[in-house]
Amino acid sequence: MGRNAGKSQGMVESKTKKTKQGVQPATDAAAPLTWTLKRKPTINDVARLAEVSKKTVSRVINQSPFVKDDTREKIDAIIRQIGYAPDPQARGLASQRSFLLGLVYDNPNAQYIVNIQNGVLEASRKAGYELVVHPCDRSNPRFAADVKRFVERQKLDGVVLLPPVSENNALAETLAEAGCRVVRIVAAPLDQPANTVVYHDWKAAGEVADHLVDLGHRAIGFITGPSFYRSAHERARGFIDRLAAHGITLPPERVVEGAYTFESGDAAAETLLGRPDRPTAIFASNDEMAAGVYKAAYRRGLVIPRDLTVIGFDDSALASRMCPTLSTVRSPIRDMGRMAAEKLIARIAAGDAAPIGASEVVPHLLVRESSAAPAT
Amino acid sequence: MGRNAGKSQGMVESKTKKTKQGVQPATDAAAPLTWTLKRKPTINDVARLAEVSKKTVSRVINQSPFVKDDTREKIDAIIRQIGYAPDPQARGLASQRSFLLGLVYDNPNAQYIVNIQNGVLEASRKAGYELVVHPCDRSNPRFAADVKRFVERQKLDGVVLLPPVSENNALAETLAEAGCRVVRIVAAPLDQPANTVVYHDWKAAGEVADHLVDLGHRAIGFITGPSFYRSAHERARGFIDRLAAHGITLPPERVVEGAYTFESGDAAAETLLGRPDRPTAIFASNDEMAAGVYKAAYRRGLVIPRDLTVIGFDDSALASRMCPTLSTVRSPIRDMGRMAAEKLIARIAAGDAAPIGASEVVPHLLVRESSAAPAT
DNA sequence: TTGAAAGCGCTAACAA
DNA sequence: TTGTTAGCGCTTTCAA
Repeated sequence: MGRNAGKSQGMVESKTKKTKQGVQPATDAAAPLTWTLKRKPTINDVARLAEVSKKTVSRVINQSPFVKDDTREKIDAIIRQIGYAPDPQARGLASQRSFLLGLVYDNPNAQYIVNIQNGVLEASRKAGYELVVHPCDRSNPRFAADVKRFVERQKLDGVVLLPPVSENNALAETLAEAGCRVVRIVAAPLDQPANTVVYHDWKAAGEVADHLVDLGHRAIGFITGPSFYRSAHERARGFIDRLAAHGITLPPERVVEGAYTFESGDAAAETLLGRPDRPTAIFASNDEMAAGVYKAAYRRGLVIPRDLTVIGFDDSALASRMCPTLSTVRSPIRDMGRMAAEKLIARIAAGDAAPIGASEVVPHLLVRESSAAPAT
Repeated sequence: MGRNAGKSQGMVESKTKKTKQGVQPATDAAAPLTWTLKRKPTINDVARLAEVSKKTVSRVINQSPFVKDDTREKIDAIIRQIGYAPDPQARGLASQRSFLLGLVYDNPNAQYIVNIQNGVLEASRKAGYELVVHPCDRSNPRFAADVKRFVERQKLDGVVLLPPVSENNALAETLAEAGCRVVRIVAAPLDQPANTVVYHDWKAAGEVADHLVDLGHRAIGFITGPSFYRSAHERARGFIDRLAAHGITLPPERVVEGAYTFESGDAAAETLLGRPDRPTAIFASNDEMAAGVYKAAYRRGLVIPRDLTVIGFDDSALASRMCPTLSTVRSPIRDMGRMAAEKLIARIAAGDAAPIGASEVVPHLLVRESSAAPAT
C-alpha cells in the first residue's frame, strides 16, 4: 500500500479551483426557477437546486426505494424542469456498465438481421438501452477474441447472439466469463433456458411433411441446408422423421445438400429435376433456395404448382413476392429478437437472480399458391 | 469561486487509501514481465511499468507527436505485453466524446438498411468506432427531439442519416447545433459536400428511358414513388426528362403514383394494364413495386418480357431472384454507407478542418431477362 | 518532451 | 432516510 497514498493531496485551499459552472445566480442562496445556462445540467445542478446531496439525486435516478416520497417528487420536478438527463458514460464509468446492448451476428440474411434487430430495439428502447451492432466473421481465427474484446471494451450490459454464431458454445462461454450476460437465439436447446430463445424448426418441418403427404405427394425431393447450421439439422430431422411416420423414406438421390443460397437451390433443383423420375414436390430448407427451385423449374418449362409443388422456409420477403406465391414456414423473427432482449434486460435488472422461463418459438406453415396435388 | 474549494480536501495521508489493485509484485521496484493480475490493466499500470507518467501514455494512445520515439516504443511494447486497451467510457467522459457513431433511419427497406449498415461498419471498424443503430419514426411529433436526445446523451461523435429522414433539414440542423457531426445520404444535393453522399438517381432513371426507347417501346407506363420521397422525384425527373429528349411525353393516364411497396406496385400495374391500350413496358420506381407488376401480369396471364417489359430500381435481392430476372438499376448501397462513415471519420479526425470533397454516386442500369422489344 | 494535479459526471461504501 | 468522501480511467490545463 501507500504507493499512491497521499501523493496526490496537498494544500489545495490556496489554489483557485476551476469549477465548470457557467453563469451563476448572483447569490448562492436562491435557486433559479428556470434553467438559463447553455451547459447541460448535471447531477450537481439538480442537487443544488433541490437542496439535497448528489447521492440522493442519484438514488432517485436509480429508483432506489430509500428516498422519501416528498424528496423524490421534489427532485423529479427539478429534473423535468431543467431537462436533466444522466450521462451514461459517467454512470457507466462509476458503476462498470454501459447501458448498451450488443447484437452479434454473422448471418448473411439481411431480412433476418433487420427483423431481429427491430425486435431487440423494440425491447431495449423501452428499457432505456441503446443497441450496438457487431457483425463478425467466424472464418477469422481471431473472431472470438475480437468479439470478447468488443464486449469488454464497451462494457456491454448484455449481448444477443444470432445463429449460426450463436451455436458456438466456446464463444458464449468466453463472453459469459468476461462477465457479459448472453442470450442466444438457437435452433435447439443448448443452454439454460434463461440464456436462450429456442425456435423449434423441426416441428414446422414436420408440418411440411404432413402437408405434402396430405396433398398426395410421394415422390418428394428435399434440399437441406449446410450441415454446419444447426437449423439445417433440425429442419431435416423434423421433415424426415415425420415423413417416416407416414411410411415414406427419402431415397438418397432425392436429398441434396444446399448452402442456403439462391444459387445452391437452383443447382440442387437442377439435380433433382434432371433425374429420370423427377419429384412432384420439393421442400427447400429456406426461401432463398426455394427461389432457386423456381428458377430451375422456369428454365425447364415446368409450371409451379401444376408440375411441381415447392415449399420454402423462413417466410422471407421473397416468399410472398414470387409468382406464384411460395408456401413456406414463418417464424416470428422479430418477436424472437424482442424476447431475447427482454430476457437480457430482465436478467440485468434482477441481477441474474430471478429465474427466467424458457422462450420457445414454434414456427408454422403458410400454405400459398405453390402447393398443389401432384398431377395424375 | 470557492463554492467547492477545499471542501473535499483534508489530511488524507493518515487514511488508508483503497486502491483497486489486486496482487502486486513484492516490491515496487521491478516491473513484472508478464501481467499476472486478473483485473484489466489501466493506464496507470502502463505508466508504472513504463516508468513514465499517465499523461505520456495518454499521448501515445492519442498519437500525439510530442513523444520521443524511444519512449513511444517502450510504452507501445508494454501496452502490447499486458494487453492494455483504453476504456472508451473514461476516455469519453474526460474528453466529451464516445467513439461511437450513430445510424439513424426510418426506412422500411431491410436490405437497404443492412447494406448501408455494413458499409458504415466496414469503415467505422477500421477506425475503431462502434456503431449504434437508431430507427426513428417521423410520424411521431417528438421524433426530432428524441433523436437529438439520443445523440446528446450518447455524445455520439457522428451520425449518418439515411433517406428519407435524411431529407429533413430541420433534423440535420438540430443535430449539428447539438454539436454532432452529421453526414446525410440523399438523392439530391442539399447541403455542403462534406456533409452528404449524393446519389444521382435521375441519371440512372434517364438510362432506363434510353433503354426502353432503344428497345422500341413507345407505350410506356410509369409507377412513381411516393411524392414525399426525394428519390421518387429524382427518378421521375430523370425518366421523364430523358423520355422528352426522345420526343416522348407520358400521358397522365400512363403515370401512377405508388408507395414503394409491393402491394402498391401490384395495384398501380393493375390500373395501367387494365386500360384499353395497355403499355408495352412499365418502369417501376423500385424493385418492390416491379415485383408487384410481375404479380399483376401473372394474374392477367401476360408473359414477361414477351407481352410486357418491366424495369425496376434498386437491384434488391428480389431482382435477381424473380423469374424472369428483373432489369433494374443498381446503386452501390454498401459503398454509400462506407463513404458516409469515411466522411464522418475524416471530419472527426481533422476537427472539421480539412475540406472534404463531394461524394457522388451514379447508379447504373442492369439489363436482365425482363427487357425485350415490344411485340409487333 | 514530460509531468502534476484537477477534474469529466456519476456511484459506492460507509457513516450519520 | 440522507450525506460524505473517494474513486471509476482517462484527458486536460499549466508548468517545468
